[in-house]
Amino acid sequence: MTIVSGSVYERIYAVVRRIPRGRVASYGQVARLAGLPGRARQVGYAMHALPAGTRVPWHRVVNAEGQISRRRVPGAELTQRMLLEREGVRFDPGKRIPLAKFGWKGTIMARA
DNA sequence: TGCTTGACATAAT
DNA sequence: CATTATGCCAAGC
Repeated sequence: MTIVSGSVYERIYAVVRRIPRGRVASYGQVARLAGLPGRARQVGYAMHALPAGTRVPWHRVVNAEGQISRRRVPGAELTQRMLLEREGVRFDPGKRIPLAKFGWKGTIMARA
């Protein structure tokens, strides 16, 4: 039997939900915090599978360079950027986010 | 049932 | 810095 509980995506969503407002996390980091090291692609896939009106702050998830990943739907990147700016996240010239400042310090934490 | 695609990451060249 | 190659795994066809 499987060791995990629930689905893999649920874990990913749980981690994404923990991202504080005004902070961003990379796909790889989310995957790692979700206990799925190296499975960053699944994180992206999970985001894509998110239903409309979800409470998961998917917009706080960016790639390792702090840039918004290219999506299938053009213009959607701007939406994500708008949501982030609305939370106080600033973009550097080149559309990059200084992870040194806005990068979420996601600790795996031994569940306090 | 098996191959292809994909909101990625990291290393090598 | 750009491009290529490889690993990873779920969903779609």
